[in-house]
Amino acid sequence: METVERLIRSTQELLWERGYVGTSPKAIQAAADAGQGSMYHHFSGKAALARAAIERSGTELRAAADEQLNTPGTATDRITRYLERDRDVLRGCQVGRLAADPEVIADPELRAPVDETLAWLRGRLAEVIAEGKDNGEFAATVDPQRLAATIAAVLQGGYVLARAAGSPEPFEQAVQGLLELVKA
Amino acid sequence: METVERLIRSTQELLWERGYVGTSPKAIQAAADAGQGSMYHHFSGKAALARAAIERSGTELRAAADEQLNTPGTATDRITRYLERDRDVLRGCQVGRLAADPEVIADPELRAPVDETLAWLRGRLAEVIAEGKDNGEFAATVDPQRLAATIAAVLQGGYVLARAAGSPEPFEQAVQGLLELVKA
DNA sequence: GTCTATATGCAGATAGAC
DNA sequence: GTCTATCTGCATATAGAC
Repeated sequence: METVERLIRSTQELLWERGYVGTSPKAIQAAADAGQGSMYHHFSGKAALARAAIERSGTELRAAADEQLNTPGTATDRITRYLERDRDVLRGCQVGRLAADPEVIADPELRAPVDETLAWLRGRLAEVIAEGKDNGEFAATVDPQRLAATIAAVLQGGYVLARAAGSPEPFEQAVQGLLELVKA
Repeated sequence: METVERLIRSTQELLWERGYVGTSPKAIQAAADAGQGSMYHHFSGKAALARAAIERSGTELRAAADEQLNTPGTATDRITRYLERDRDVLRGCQVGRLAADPEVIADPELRAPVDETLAWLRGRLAEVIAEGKDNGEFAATVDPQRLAATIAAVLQGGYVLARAAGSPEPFEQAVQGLLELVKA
């Protein structure tokens, strides 16, 4: 694999695990098996490399969500598939995780790809919900935007509860609790 | 205020904003207006001080939740009051925030108070939901543990979405979306 | 493109004086 | 209890050789 690619992927991994504040250029270089000079040749610094890595993670998140949301079946089926898909729960969400990082939130260049990715997710879920409403799956009173935010929040919050507990169980409970409400 | 107290409160603030990885002893000392020697006289190091600060934050979270959950009214009323209470949404949850920190999660001494606090919250919500079931407010099929996890996840995830968006709006949408489901 | 040298300051303490 | 001195190593680069 090429150096730039190794740098981006290593940065993605480190940001996922340790956040921006907890990730050093030195750690990135070691993980990517790249020298100091090499890293600074390809990127102006830690922030520029992080930006590239976060954008990549956003692209990956969208593709992964579409894998379940763009399937045949009712809206409820597709949302259920999305919620119940295999996840490494204790790792959390590689994009949502960055919302906890003060330097990501403070830097518009770093926050933008996080914002855009999660906004896209809510929008995509809202589209699926709206389709379900059109088919009479959901009550006419259901607000797609709100329900989409609730679904995305259950996932992001489920990760928080699971990591705190050291077990995927609270994540799974939260998802099943949501599905019981949605299907009731 | 006494030195120990200032150290604990300053550490709470810094952990809330920057996490454990992003908080240095030096920053704590500056915020607490305490010297190096003073801090190391009262605490064996950063981890011990963080432990005390996280326990304090856990106590505060419980008290704040009970303020709404231990009120008169139906279970739904009390949960609604809890969900809708005034929050500094963009700051997030001082306890849940730590679930993102790799060193908190890796150290049993630091993870324990985070785990216990969020487990307590889920348990307390489950009690309220069980009371609501007994009064016929919720369907007999509702599982209190699961619904409690869903509610806690919506809050924690709502913070994530709001911080990413730079606006409280997704948090509020997620909460209202949940309440619409619960009250339907 | 990649490497090594160099630089300032912070991280996270320990030691001993006052 | 608090202060200052001291220590090792990392953070985050920049400069210039190869």
